[in-house]
Amino acid sequence: MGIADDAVEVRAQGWRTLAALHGLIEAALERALSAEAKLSVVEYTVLDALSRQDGWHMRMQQLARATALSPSATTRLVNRLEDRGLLTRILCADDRRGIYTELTAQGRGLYEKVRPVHDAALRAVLAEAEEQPELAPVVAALGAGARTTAG
Amino acid sequence: MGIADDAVEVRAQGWRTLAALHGLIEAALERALSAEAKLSVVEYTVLDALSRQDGWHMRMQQLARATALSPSATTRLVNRLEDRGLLTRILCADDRRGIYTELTAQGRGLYEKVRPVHDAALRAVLAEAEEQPELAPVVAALGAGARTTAG
DNA sequence: AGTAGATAGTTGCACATGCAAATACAAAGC
DNA sequence: GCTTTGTATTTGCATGTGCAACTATCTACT
Repeated sequence: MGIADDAVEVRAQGWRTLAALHGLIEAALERALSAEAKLSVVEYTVLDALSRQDGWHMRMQQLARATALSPSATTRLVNRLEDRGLLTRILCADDRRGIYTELTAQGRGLYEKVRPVHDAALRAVLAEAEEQPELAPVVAALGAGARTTAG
Repeated sequence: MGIADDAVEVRAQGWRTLAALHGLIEAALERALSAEAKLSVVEYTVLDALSRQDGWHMRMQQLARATALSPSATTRLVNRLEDRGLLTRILCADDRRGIYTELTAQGRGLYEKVRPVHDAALRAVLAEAEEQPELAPVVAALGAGARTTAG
């Protein structure tokens, strides 16, 4: 087996590792959020993204990018959250095709309540992942990435 | 904002980065595999896992772990591939609850045909990801992890 | 031997997702 | 002004997924 073949295998192994870590974290968050507030991970992602806009709106398309979802899935995701009274659609005046979404007071309240649970679960699952030799370097790189970005 | 809050935010940002990278890679592989052989990423994962056993069997449960799927989803995934003639179920003699799966000649052939396409797509998307400053350190860590594992 | 409890896999059902088509609106060209 | 082209969002439809319940088999205990 040559050097080129090695590189291919390294990439494949790296991708499997990434997928495993992603699945581990997502499953842990899913459990925590579902138990605490019947929220899925994407639903929490929406609340999180909207709350980070702090009083500002987000278009459906931005939401689709933030959640890595298709437009149709985004529509239905927003429908679900709107039906639960967690956010509202706001028609945009200057581009009447566009639709903004904004957290309601209830949505913000639920987010504030769930966030510590989410953060604790994330902390726990990352600690767990760091104990697995295969996953540890990737976990470490997540922090390094943030430092790079912030620094 | 205190040090603890910073750590929380670093972890959250790291998780978003990981999810973004995962989504990027999965979408790229999905496109490549679907175009080449109407295979989804999980379906390819099954062929890959089975081929790496090289002539040996895999239980449903092992397959479920390899694909990070539920038992029921694994059943239907195997059904799909069996219907396409890519693998066969083999009843296990010593534990008649257990079911082994094995690639057919056709399945192995398809895998051999698709693998280079998969590898090329993975190589390309990783190169693309490495150009994004936020993703680059994580991509680098994937290789580092493999190096660590391989010793 | 016989029963109780655990384990492997499958099925019914509800639901979230993506793709393609439809609708509504905006922007550009003539 | 009108048409053509492009963009934002929504809906119809098919499909993949998880959970819970079910069947079949194994294991342990008596």
